[in-house]
Amino acid sequence: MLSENQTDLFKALSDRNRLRIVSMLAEGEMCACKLLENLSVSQPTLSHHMGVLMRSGLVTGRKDGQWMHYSLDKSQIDSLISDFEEISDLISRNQYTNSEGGC
Amino acid sequence: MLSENQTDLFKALSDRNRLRIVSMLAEGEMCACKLLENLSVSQPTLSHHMGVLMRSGLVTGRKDGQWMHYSLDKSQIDSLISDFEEISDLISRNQYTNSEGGC
DNA sequence: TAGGTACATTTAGATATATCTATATATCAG
DNA sequence: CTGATATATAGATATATCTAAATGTACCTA
Repeated sequence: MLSENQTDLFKALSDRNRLRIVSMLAEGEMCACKLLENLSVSQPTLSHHMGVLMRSGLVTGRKDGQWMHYSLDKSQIDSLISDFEEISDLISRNQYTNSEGGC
Repeated sequence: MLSENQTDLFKALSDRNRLRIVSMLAEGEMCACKLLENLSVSQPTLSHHMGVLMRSGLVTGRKDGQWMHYSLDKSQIDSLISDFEEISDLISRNQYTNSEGGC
């Protein structure tokens, strides 16, 4: 089930540029310079966004010399899927327990 | 795949109180007054949050006399699950296509 | 060591968001 | 119609967020 300490994860996903970054990283590990090429933001802005994504746990970074390589953490994605599946199942089970006629 | 116009959906989920609301609504339809009982916010604040959740498409509202009944839209949840599953599959497929040794 | 490249951090400004109080609207009960 | 209740809207304020310019840091090459 979703818990309140997952807000950072959703905050990380609630930005246009970060969603594009996640989509790019889904294709495989990518260095900051490549990401920067495909976004219309400055380098410090990208660095800020990568910080948000890493602190959320969704993305991990690997330093290789002067380059930073980023990739998605699959376990985080899978954990999200489980949480939403649980909610979906709950909805199915409770969809007729509405509160007709008063409160 | 995740697209940029889903930021509103994740924004809706990136608040502590709204996550609690979603968890409550997973148990079934619930009126604003019940939600209010289980949150430590004022009534106008709840109304604001429900507006955010409804505009995101995650929650639908049904007016019944003077009461508003809210429920989760299962199709939105299931759509989210599909999107994340697609990403998870992409990660599995691309997990060894890292960019070792330079950029 | 010196200069260049890749990335992070700091700082500041603009915009967005969460929250409250006060008020408005709608519905119900009598 | 009147008063009470449930919810929404408006306005104000404090906090958070996005962004870029300037600067700092680490690493590479010569």
